Amino acid sequence: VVVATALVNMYGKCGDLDEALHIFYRLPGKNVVTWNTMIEVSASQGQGEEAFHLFKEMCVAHIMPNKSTFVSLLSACVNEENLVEGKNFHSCIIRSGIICDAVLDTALVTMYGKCGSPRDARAVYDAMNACDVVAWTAMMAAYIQHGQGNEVLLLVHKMPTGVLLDNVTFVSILDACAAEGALEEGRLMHALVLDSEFFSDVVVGTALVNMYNKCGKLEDARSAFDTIPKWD
RNA sequence: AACCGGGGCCUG
Repeated sequence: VVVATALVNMYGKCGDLDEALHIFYRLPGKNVVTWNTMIEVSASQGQGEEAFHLFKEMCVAHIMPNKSTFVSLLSACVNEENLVEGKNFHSCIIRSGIICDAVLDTALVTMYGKCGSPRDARAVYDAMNACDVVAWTAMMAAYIQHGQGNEVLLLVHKMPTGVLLDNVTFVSILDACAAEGALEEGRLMHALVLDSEFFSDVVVGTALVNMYNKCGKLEDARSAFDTIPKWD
């Protein structure tokens, strides 16, 4: 079963879903990891409906889904922009008694954000026990997608304590600052960038240049541009 | 021992 599951994963990730399904359906004794793998590769290949269908079959087979199962299903909801299924899986999670961790909660935040319900995303986010940089970034991304730049800037001042910002977070916030013309928060981020290991990151640097340009600070944009070494 | 979460530009 372990080897067959690895095969399903390999064929699925390589884009041959038919071969993955062929092995999957002929395999006796499938366990929860086997089902998760098939669901995940279906979702990652853009076959969300297949993933939803597999989940129903999984339930019929009395295999109990776990956190990984739902993370994959939620990403399928994101691809399909299917809020109805997303809410359905959310209630499945609650009913199943699974204790959410940061990974699952972040998948929920992302799903609600991408499926058009930043309000629900925020409710999940606020209820999180262990909020980390990734969840925080996902929450801001939800607001950014819906043009709620003000909410992003409010969140910037409520960053989780004791965490280091990463390059993904810097770019997200700087883009929001650019869209909002929020020079104050932009300069704050610039200071944090200079203190971080990303001070010479080309992607972060691009976001800084863009932010200063959108804020009308062309000289600052130019000096940020000139600060980045090995510009290509 | 096999499966799982966030961003800009480009490929679009």
